[in-house]
Amino acid sequence: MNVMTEIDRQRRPGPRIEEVARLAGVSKSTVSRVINDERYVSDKARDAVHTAITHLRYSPNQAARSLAGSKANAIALIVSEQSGRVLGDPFFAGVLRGVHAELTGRQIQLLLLLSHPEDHDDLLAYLASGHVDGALLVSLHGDDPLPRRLQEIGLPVVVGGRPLGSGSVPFVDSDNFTGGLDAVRHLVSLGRTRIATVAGPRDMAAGLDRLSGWRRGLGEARLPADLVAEADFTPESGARAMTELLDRAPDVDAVFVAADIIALGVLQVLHARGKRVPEDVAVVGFDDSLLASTATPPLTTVRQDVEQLGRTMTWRLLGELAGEDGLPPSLLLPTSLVRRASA
Amino acid sequence: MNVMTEIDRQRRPGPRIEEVARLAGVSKSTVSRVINDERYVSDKARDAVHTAITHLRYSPNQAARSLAGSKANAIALIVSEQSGRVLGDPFFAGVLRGVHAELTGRQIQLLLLLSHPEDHDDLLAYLASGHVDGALLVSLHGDDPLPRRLQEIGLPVVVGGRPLGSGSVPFVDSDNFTGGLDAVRHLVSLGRTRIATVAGPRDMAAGLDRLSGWRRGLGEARLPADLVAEADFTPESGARAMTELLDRAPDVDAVFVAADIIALGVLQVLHARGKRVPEDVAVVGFDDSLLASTATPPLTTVRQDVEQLGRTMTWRLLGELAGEDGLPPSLLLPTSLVRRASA
DNA sequence: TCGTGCCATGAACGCGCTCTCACGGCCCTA
DNA sequence: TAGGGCCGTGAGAGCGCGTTCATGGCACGA
Repeated sequence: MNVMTEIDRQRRPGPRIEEVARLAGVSKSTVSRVINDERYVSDKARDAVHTAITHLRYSPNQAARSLAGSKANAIALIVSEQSGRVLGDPFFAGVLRGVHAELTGRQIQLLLLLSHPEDHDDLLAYLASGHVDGALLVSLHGDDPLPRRLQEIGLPVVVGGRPLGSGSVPFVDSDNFTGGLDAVRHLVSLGRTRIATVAGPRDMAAGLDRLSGWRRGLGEARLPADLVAEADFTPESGARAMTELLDRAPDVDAVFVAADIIALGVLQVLHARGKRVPEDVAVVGFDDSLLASTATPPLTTVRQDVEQLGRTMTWRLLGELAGEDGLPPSLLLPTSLVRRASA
Repeated sequence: MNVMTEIDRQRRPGPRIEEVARLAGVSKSTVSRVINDERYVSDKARDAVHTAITHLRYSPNQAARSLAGSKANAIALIVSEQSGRVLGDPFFAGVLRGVHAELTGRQIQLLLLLSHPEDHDDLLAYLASGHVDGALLVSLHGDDPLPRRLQEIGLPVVVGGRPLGSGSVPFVDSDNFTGGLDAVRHLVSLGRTRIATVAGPRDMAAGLDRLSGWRRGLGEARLPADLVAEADFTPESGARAMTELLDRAPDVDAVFVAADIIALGVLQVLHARGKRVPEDVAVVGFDDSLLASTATPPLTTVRQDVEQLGRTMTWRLLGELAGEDGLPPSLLLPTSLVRRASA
């Protein structure tokens, strides 16, 4: 009957593990062992398999590996954000680069998931059914329950940027406190005495920690820590904040700004008000993004290595997946002051 | 014998299609039909399955679907670049956002693949074995053979940005020619007569097409098209190019710059040389990135909608995957002039 | 009344791999 | 020489689905 069975539904091209085995003169099992770099394979067999693989340009089918091995061979990078704005953020780009760098060479896919908070349930259902082996989370706001809920479904998680919530989720962050502290110390060393800050949003640890560093620095120098204005990560809000500071304290002679992009607005207002930078008002930013070096004047800023942040997050997650122990629950990465013209 | 078989190796949690079927009182087949939205399912069965799915928080295993259905339910976004620099690029970020936006709601994963040209063989082997159903390519340089080779292995491809090579790969691009033309027309309407350009690299169509637009604009106005300098996408190279232009033609009164980020360097040099913008030299950029609005002075620029570019690429690819016909081989997206202070 | 379609459904096979299990060869010790 | 362990290997089950194929119910016309 089944005369026409030959034309079965289209299958993906490329060799199968079976053919590699045949060419190498071993069994599928041995090929699988070689691929997964397991013990108990003779050098001879290993070489034969490798040769066959390169010869046939064989690449194992991930879907089948995942299904049989009951692991996904993939991790998720989850961006928890209302708008898709984060994607344009150099911070995110750096993290992404770092994650990717750490992943190359291993056979692990990166799934990029954007999650609007109202879709968290869908996201959890998706992640709960084993599509990824672990998750990286960035750009958390306030006390987002997502990391905790991911932990509850048993998925290893590493958060980028200290989360504000209670609980104890492993995270990797830049040392924002010390960064802020160093910025102020630098301004103090310049002889400045009326040192203000434009702080970041209060619902993110980065903002709070940099603010704390600023406070600490002023405390060290026995200077008043009264000049605080707040901004989100836009030049416009930075302009508003600086305007407010100038109105409150016309004698301000330095500002520590929680992000380069905010500092852009600060510089605009300073320029408009006839204040020279750094002669009248010294400005220190944070991030050392591209914006810092191209601003007028080029911005002295606290450099954080976001690519390293991405790498470290990934390293920490993969370590946990590999069952390593002795992993640090959380990590703080050093920052450094980059001196340019503005302070 | 197999007394202890109960403790089988750890499986991912969550219900299986089997349990959904049982709860809904139907067979696995029917559940599968409902999930894949096929015909020949009674309303009653369909409702029962949907109820069971939400009740159990069922989410089908992608690996199993891919394996059984012999399609990956995933597409790749391939970034072909030496360094990982592209990731920080707002252009890339915008495309990524667009791709993602177009993908949400469908059950299609996005795999992000960075490919260094020397790894193209690995990449091809990987893609050839059915890990994705199609590929999106961005940031091609020169006559990269990658898109052709992908087509040869039968993988549907859409390129972002017109590729330079011969052959006919479907692509989506901004209308760079018209963008450049409009920029020059604007400068001409301002009464400028010595209109230079800082062109982009010659190994990318975006650079060439914008340059052609500039040439055309000058031809229309019967002005000489002799002032061309070249730069890559950095402020530094822009500064070098502008310096060269000023040396060659001190009377230059306008510059069309092929990218905002290049224009940053141009502005710096102009400022350093004591040229007022726009009074002495009018400047028009390209992209309308964040840099444009925060530059001093804010940059008049040609806006291209990169998010739309990403969306369109994805739409085109998914259309091909769905077997639709009448799809346009390639598409050009309109640009628009954004007037700010610099011209 | 009996066919003839079409619709709705379920049983069972197989996607390509990993993993368990069994087995045979080897070296060491008794 | 016999026994025991370790190394290297292959056979085969099964991961969770999609997909065919067979079957049975129903409305319709003859």
